[in-house]
Amino acid sequence: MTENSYPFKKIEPKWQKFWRKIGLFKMDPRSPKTKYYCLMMFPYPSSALHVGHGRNYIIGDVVARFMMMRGFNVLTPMGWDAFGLPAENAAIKDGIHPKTSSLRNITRMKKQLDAWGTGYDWSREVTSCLPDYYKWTQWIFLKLYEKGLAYKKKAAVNWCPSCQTILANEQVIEGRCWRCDNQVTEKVLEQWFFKITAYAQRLLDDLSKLKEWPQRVRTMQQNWIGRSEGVRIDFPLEGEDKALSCFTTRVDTIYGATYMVLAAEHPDIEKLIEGAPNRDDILAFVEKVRKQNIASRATAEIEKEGIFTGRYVINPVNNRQIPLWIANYVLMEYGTGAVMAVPAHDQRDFEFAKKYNLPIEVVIDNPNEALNAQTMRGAYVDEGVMVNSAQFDGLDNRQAMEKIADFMEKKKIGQRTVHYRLRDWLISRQRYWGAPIPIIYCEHCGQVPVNEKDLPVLLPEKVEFRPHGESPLKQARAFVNTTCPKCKAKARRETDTMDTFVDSSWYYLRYLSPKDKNRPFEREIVNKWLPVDQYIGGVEHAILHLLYSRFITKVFYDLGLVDFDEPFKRLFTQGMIIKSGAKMSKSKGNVVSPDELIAKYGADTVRLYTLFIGPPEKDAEWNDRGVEGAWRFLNRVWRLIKQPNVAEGKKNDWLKRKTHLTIKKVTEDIEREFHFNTAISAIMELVNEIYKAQDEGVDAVAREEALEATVILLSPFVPHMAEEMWQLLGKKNSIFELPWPSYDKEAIQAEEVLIVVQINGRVRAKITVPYDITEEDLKEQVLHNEKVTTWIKEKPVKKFLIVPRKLVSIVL
RNA sequence: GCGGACGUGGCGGAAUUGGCAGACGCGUUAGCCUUAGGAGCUAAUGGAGAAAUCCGUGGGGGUUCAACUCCCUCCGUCCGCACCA
Repeated sequence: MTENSYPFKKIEPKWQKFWRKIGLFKMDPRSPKTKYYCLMMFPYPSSALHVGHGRNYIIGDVVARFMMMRGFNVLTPMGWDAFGLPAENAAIKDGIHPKTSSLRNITRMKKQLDAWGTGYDWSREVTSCLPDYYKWTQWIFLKLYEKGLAYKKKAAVNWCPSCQTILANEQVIEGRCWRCDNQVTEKVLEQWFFKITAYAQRLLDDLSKLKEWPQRVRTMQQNWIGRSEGVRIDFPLEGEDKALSCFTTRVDTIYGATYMVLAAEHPDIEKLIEGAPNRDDILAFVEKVRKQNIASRATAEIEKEGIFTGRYVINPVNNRQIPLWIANYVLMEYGTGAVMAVPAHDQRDFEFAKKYNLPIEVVIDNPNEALNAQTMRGAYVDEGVMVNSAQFDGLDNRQAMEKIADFMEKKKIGQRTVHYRLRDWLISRQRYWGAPIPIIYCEHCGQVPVNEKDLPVLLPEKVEFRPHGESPLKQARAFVNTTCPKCKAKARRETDTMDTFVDSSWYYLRYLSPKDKNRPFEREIVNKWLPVDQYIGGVEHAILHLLYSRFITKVFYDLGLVDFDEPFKRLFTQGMIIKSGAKMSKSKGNVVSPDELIAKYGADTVRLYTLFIGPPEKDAEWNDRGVEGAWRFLNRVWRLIKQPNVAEGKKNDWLKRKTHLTIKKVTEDIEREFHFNTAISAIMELVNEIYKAQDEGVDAVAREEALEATVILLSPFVPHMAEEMWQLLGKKNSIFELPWPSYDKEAIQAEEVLIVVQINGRVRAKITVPYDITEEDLKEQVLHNEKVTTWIKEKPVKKFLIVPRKLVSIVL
């Protein structure tokens, strides 16, 4: 760094202060401009931000500044997803109260955000762990409770022994805890749920409205909801006036059902095996399978095992008696926990049938090669022709599926149904650092919701929060002991807290009236500002947070609280920043902190490099050398401003053209796909051209225009430097109050164009011709071109093709 | 197993509708400037070749005057879901 290099240390704080002073990011509710809500996923206040986080905020800041210049009334708020385990774990380890550490981290992170030059309307800051926020999280719980969408039930749940808490299905990844990566086990407990399954179909259908979401995220949500259409069939029990119902998506294979299987958790098992001679063996087997808990079932492909119950059921379409088994490969959570097994046409059933010598019967034949049940080595799961299926024989199995379903519905032995993979959202957490669930248990009245006027249910501050499998709040007597809101008798409070995803499912609404004491948000204001125009965050929230937010929004819509039923119109998921081949994390020790980088090169350099590193939706490897490149470029631009144009020279139409081409390219790159990397490279090209033009001598007007364009086009990326240079160019006011430039179409059209000449598909010559040359003249020129004639020689021209202003293709 | 994305120099990555492959940057090499350079400037930089030219976008095949781009097929990488009936 020499004395001539770009003095960011003086410049950056100056402009940060200036933006605060003029309230650049403070949204004016009375502005007549069109609204633009630019939202970034609010961060968890961990100890410090790294450059990976920065990518999110920098992208958002570029969008906000760009949209401002495009004439929108931009809202970019910021807040803190401040409840959650890490703060509590730190408290257990270091003895610092989660509130203290969270608020301290918030202060630190706010400084980091400022240092990056990212601007927010801080007057709208929300912090989810503060009572004026979680009061309304609790209020939302009450609304869902009123609507019957929040309920309590005993359930086998995912239990993380290390975090000592329950996890939602969404938080179990391959049988492991999403947070600490330990094996999850099963535990039966009374838990609170939100009935998200009631919205499964709408959450699925409305994905089609989200055209501006990444396809990947929509597919992930679709798979997660997991709708499947099929038929529910009742199989009467032999010797009893009862039936077992099962669900199948392959009703066309019903004639090939040679046995039925139950999940070990099936509630009817005890009754079914009453009096069976090997009852104890069966129970022992059931017990064994149950112990193969969620975790091991998910991680390891375990050997299929089963046991015969001694009972039989009747296949209702052909009255055939088939044996009833219990097996470890049937899941209670999906369908009815009972499956009609068709070994010939289902791989799992096939393997099981082979192992236990159960009959295999082909009912769909391969049209190309006849199947043989004795010799087949796997199930045939493709399309085919119906055989051994009574009146349905000969049909195409697709058609048969419909015909059989019709037949069963008519005969009342089965019914078309839809099943979802989505489970209800388990929101209870046996931890301290979360919003208390506003429920009171009274000896007389039972489960009673807290009155709205008594909210918030304050989280007590003095609590022993070392975990012991129960909510730490259970120890806080003053908290637990209360009176019943209905009968005033002695009562006790619910001691579980809510999943932090409840907090984050509605924060984007609170930004519109963060200080409102009377309601969570104001109807008219949120209707005006929502849906969010641009949401930016990590793809890791593709399912959890985004699905929950969509659900809560739909609930609000049904409650008449809002007029929109999707919260986020456009979603952008930025890629991770990788260092040494891995995601940055403190434990891996590969964290790149922005603090030293900003101190060494300034925020603009770090911003520029972060944006230039690659397409923002893709993961990118951080390279310290690349930062130097960004620094060099900024200095190159800086020198351009500081040094006068020495050799004032001739008119330069090329520079003017390049200027306008760059305006076009940068504008489209930002607007279209957020391709900041190519936008920046286009500006680099323009800067290179300015230098070249200066060397060759350029007129002051073209140079000035190019320079101004460079500064404006750079402004969303390197705002501090842009402001400073704008001032040096003798302009008043903030550059961000300026309208984004539009390009001059005429200037882009060149006087002369380069025409590529291909002969038999190879480039053989390049010639320059007037922009508006006629086709005849062009042909004339091409055929008389020296290079072209040497290639053509005496051969006849078979084809002569012209792509206007681009190329000529000749076939010999 | 199912679903999706992708495969381009030493590296990150460019390439509107098929139309000059490798923009821009990093790195490397040579030179200039400088007391010095981890600053700046100039030039070179996919491979082979003295050159004309030829070969090059994971492999093979196809469509086309023309293919990184479209079609078929194989291989590989990444991601999501996964005993879902």
